[in-house]
Amino acid sequence: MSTLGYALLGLLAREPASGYDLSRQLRAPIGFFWRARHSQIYPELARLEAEGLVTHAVVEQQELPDKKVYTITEAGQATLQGWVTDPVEPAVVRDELLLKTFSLWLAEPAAAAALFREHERHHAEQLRVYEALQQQLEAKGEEIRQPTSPFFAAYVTLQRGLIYERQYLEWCRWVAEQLERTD
Amino acid sequence: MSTLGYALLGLLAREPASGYDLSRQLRAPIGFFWRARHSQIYPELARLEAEGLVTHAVVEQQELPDKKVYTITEAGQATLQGWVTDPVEPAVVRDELLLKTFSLWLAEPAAAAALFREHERHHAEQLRVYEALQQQLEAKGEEIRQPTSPFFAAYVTLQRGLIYERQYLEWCRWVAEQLERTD
DNA sequence: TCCCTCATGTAAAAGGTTACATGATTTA
DNA sequence: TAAATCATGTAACCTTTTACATGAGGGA
Repeated sequence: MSTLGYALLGLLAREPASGYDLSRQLRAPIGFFWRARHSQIYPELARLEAEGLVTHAVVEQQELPDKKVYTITEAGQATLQGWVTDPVEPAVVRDELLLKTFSLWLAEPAAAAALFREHERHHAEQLRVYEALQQQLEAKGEEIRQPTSPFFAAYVTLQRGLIYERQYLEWCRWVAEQLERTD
Repeated sequence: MSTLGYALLGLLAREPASGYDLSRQLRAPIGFFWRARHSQIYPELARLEAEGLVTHAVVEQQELPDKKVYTITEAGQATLQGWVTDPVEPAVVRDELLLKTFSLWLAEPAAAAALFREHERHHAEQLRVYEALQQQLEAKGEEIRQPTSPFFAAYVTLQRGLIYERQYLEWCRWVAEQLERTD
């Protein structure tokens, strides 16, 4: 099973969805930690179904195209559960901005500062999105503290996103300030 | 030009190196933000040479195999310089632990806590490596504050690594604590 | 004796992105 | 009229990983 397969099972364990729904979720906000295009999702759903981990039902809609709504099976739930606590290697970071940063000494400081200000803005935007999500989740009350609640899992994951964006933003600002100091 | 090509140019702009040297550097500590295996590096070096961005000289060694030492050309330096301040999309995070975290509600809390304690240990280790590197860099003195010094670029990049590891470590500890609280 | 380091490559497979393909409805 | 959303697929291409291939020298 591919990691993408588990990503899809993880979404379907929360609620049934079409390939289209899943592709939107794998853009944002779940896209924060795993992304996939529809061209990858549709064949993967077919594979999951062939293995008996999901099933689908065609739902006819008026004035909109028909859709295939996928549901996780018991076998799918069991497979997902087994995977969750299985050891994983820490994620490999693959960050082109950091690669550029490493060669920053070759650049014109003013042009480089602009690059970091741009990224600072991006992370500020992303942070606002996550903060809005946090407010929504906190309205759920005590559920976000219950380890067996899907809201707990979402809340804990979101905290990582918040920390990541805040720290990345601050780092960008700090680098830009260093480059703008023309003393 | 591929991103890997720029990664190699970025290393060769600092000092000439063989494919083998580059492959070690792209494991650690540069591997923090970009990784590559030797099977990817050797063909890429050939491509860079075909484009005139690097050249190589065969260095014979006693009691060790011969090696090809690559040097960046003026054209290579110019290409790299142009790329550094060129806009980039923020990195896409692809973190399997976060994917598991999102499905944490299906897991047994004790088993899940063990997973996070494991990652906490890993990030603590990584942090120690970066802190040692920081000490080495800080010994360079004022150079790490000069935007045109390669040590400045290394220092700034390292700061991001330090922040990343510290925050990831703290988040893992926080998640583990939540899961261990059996009230 | 077996594994690790040094050293350079190629080939096959898997994972991921971009482009091709179609078509209705709604919004600007 | 043009673009966006909904909806599902395939094909070509690029990137990355894993495996194959070879061989000397040093250390456990």
